[in-house]
Amino acid sequence: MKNESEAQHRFAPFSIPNYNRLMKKNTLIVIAGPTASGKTAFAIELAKTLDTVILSADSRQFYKEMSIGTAAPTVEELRQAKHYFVHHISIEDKYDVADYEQDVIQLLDELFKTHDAVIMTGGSGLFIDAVCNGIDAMPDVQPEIREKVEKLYQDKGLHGLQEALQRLDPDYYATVDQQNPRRLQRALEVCYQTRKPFSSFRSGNTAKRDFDIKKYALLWDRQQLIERIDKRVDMMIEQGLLEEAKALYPKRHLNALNTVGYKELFAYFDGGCSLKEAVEQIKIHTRQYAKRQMTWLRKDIGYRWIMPENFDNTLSTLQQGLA
RNA sequence: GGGGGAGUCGCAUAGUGGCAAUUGCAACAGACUGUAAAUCUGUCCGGGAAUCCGUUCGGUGGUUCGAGUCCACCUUCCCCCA
Repeated sequence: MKNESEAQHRFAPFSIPNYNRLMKKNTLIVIAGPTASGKTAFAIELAKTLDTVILSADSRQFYKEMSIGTAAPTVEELRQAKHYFVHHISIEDKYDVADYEQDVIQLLDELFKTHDAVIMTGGSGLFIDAVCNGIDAMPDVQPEIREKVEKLYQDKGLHGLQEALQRLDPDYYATVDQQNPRRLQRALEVCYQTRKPFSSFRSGNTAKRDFDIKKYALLWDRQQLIERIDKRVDMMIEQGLLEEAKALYPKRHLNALNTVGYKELFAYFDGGCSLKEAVEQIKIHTRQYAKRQMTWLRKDIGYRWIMPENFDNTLSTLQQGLA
């Protein structure tokens, strides 16, 4: 036993100055990274040796109707480790970050009773953030209110939204991205729903969680990542993405289907472009998505960045319960 | 061989005498507390934080105070007739 710990001390790559035994109790290990970085496989390997489970933080793998196009874990992968939040809802369901945060925290409470560590992996920055730092509680917005705000946007455009928000919540208006209709709309929805300014619900506080969080980001050199993305898109087509998209086509107006890999094929079905062009668009849009993910990761200094050549030893370090 | 059309900042596109030059895409950087694989912003000929400076619109000459825009020749490409 003594020897083993000495060996770990000597060989664990990050352990020299800050050696600590990590998996003492209640640690959430976050494995992030841009799309196609290899998160799924990494997380599964880790889950197997740690004998724990995986919580997906991928806002599109939630939907049971979307498998191929979201690169959701395969049946085989799902067999290798217990996954949560993969295909657990339908594209017809209403589900947002707040729902997710609540579900995850509740589940973690249970899981930590029997597991020292739980893995979370996925590429949705906001969702990971909500779990790690919390998100302010806000009342639900009724569908009629959302429609009302949407109508305001349709009728009066961005200006209409800007004017309304400036009137109802000048504080927030001063800090929002005033060019972004989505931001304006959301704030207005809450204002109309609650008759209070949106900003009155924003505490800016970071939630205190009763578990440790260790964050890792799997990163690739740009060119390599592009090649991986291109290859994976081709593979999705081979695996039948066309059929999957075709089946979903009638529901294409659902928000869940405003998603890379589907919307481009819908355009093709509509005769807007050739299949070849659609596939090329999917590749391009996926790269752009990966880029946005990188922006998210870069601004969070809590991440430990792992390059491909270090995937293996990081994995084994984690597998040994060190960090 | 004859006739017609066209070469603009990575690609595509606007511009017909005052333009460093339109728009779209791509690219790069960024924002983002409930639509987030969504949505939005900035940059995008070179130099500069910037007023600005320097070099541009296939090539070479020319006309003009001034040319991407007009003229001549050259060159490349496309279409039609042979």
